[in-house]
Amino acid sequence: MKKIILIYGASLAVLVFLLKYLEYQFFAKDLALEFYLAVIAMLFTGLGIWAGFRLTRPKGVVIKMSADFVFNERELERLGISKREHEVLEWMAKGLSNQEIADKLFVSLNTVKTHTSNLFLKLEVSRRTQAIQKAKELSLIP
Amino acid sequence: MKKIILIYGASLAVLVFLLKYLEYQFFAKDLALEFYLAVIAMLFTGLGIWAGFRLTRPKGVVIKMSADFVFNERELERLGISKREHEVLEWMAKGLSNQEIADKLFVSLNTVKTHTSNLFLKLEVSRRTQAIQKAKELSLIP
DNA sequence: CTTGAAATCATCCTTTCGGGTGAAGGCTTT
DNA sequence: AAAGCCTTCACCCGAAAGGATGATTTCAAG
Repeated sequence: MKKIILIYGASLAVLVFLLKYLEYQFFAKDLALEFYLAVIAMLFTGLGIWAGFRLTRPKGVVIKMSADFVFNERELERLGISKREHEVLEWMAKGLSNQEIADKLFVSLNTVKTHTSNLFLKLEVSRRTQAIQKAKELSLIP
Repeated sequence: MKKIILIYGASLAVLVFLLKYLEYQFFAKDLALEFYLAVIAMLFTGLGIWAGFRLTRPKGVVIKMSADFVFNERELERLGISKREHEVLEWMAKGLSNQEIADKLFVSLNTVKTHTSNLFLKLEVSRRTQAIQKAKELSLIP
């Protein structure tokens, strides 16, 4: 923010200087008024465009609550992912550990590990973070 | 786009008309040159701001391929996440292991581990999958 | 009834993660 | 100069994850 103010201040200073110089030229060398005006107009138009550019840049806080998720059943079938595996995948994507998923689904840790292993094979990945990524790309999960 | 051009053209026409009127007043009523200049400057600054606004906010007609992700710098600052940590976060979200990230950034595995640990503290999570999730919610990463 | 897929659980072993702690060098601010 | 943050790296330890393999049960389809 400080930077912007500095740049703006500097620009203004330069502009004022230019204007004064042009004003001098105007009276000294009898330049056409139109030329003088054109230069001023262009300069301030440029300044305005720049200012508008800065002003319209939101710089943050855009929260999107898109709920437009269409479940891709074809991909599921194509990859041969079973219902249970898909369930595990969903919990995995929510950041749960294998143990926590096991507790959620009332099965043993080993079972979840088996499911995750199979998932990794079917999704052709080797880590859960990659699995989540790929699953989202394929619209297997929201 | 045609609309914008039309409006811009119309505005220019009006401005020119105004200028000519002012020019007449200038010579006829002996207004101060400074006043004349100030009016011109303000007008064109306003025009520029409007143009900049239009240019940066196409509002529709532009085909945007990339996802509408607006980087949330405020959250980053609020959470006190450094540039390097954010960088690690990005690679983490792409499914890379700590070792792979270390290779990408040309630092040691230990360094990456330090960054991830700090990230987990700052994001108030305990697993990388959760960190990725939270970072996405906060628009820290696409 | 047999076959096969799905779901369940297990064991063994290796790699990766996560947590804790410490520390050195660089850069900025006070 | 001193304080503070960032970045870098190190070591240790336990927990979690991943890979390989095998086994049992259930259930639907051939």
